[in-house]
Amino acid sequence: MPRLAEVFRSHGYEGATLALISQATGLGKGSLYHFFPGGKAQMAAEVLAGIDSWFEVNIFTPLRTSDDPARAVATMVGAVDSYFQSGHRMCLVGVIALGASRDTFAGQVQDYFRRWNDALALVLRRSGLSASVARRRSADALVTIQGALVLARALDDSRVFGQAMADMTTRLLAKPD
Amino acid sequence: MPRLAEVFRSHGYEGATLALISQATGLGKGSLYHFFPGGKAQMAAEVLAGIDSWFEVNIFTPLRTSDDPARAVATMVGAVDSYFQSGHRMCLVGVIALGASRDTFAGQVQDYFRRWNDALALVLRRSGLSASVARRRSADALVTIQGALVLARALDDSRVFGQAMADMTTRLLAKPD
DNA sequence: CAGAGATTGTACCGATCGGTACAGCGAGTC
DNA sequence: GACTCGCTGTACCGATCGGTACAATCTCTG
Repeated sequence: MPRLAEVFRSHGYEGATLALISQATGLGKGSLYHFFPGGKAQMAAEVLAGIDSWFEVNIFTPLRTSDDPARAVATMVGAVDSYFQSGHRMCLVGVIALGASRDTFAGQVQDYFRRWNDALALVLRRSGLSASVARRRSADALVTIQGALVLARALDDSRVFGQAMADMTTRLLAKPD
Repeated sequence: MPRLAEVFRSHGYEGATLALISQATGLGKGSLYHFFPGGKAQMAAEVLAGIDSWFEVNIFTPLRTSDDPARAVATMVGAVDSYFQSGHRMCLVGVIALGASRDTFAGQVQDYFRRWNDALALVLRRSGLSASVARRRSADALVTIQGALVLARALDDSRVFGQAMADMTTRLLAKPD
């Protein structure tokens, strides 16, 4: 499964051919279609679901249940930085959102970002921010993460990612303006 | 050419099949390969070059030659908003940066963002910012634009893009911290 | 050890991929 | 009207696409 995810991550949905998948996982087509009768679409859907549940456990839930906003944000940033390997690893959800396969997985993609956004806004509200400011800042954080991944990869410079994460943290924790 | 660009934009490099290109442009394969003997790669390269020169004329040069930073930033934001149709249109350069075809066009992609970054940092320095702050803010702006495009598309909500552009403008023009 | 069910490799399917070859077409030139 | 030459449609190429069929093989239970 992790191998499968990595293929989609680095080749996109249309670029991830069954030959590549077969090679990366070490499984023949027979096995692949035994476990995923729905073919490529099902593989991608399950990978997305796996990512979703990783984020649910490691990011969303900690945000929702935290009683210390500053600490919660710091934890999130740490988890994000390690998950995306400081900008070297792509966000599959973002990659799919940009591709032609977006429509097929629109629901899952939307759900993922929406839940992240809600969880982050919740913890920001708890820090004393108004609902509108909290939502604005949480959306800004997601924008920054996705943009930092794009730009770091485009410029082939992971310092861009690190700097963006630092700036984002400052902005998230700034006192209400 | 604009039709060609739109095919790559909405399907990505690998997703843009010759059949789609032929249909979108109304040209048969014969004509396509007459104008682009290098095939798909040449088409994409020329589309990228076209985008690059559009940004050079409409964004980069105005930034470099402006003597009023606030006005220059406002003009850039306006041009960006109209070019990306308030978040409904994708950034082909970003799309390619994320795809498997990244390596093929790495030079062009890198050049595009680097020149944008340099031009924006220049105008920020002119507004009185130190070199390091100017570069940090300009990179932040590019991150925000790319991220806003990703998130707006993922959430299918162009308000995300508008809000991000507004926040970004404020940040770019804020007094030195 | 026998039998059942899960798992696998391999051959194969029609469709489509990017790309080539080439015969024709029309608009100019002499 | 013959000739060229830039352009176009079409037929075709081998390779690969996602997917199927199925026999062979494992593995586990009794």
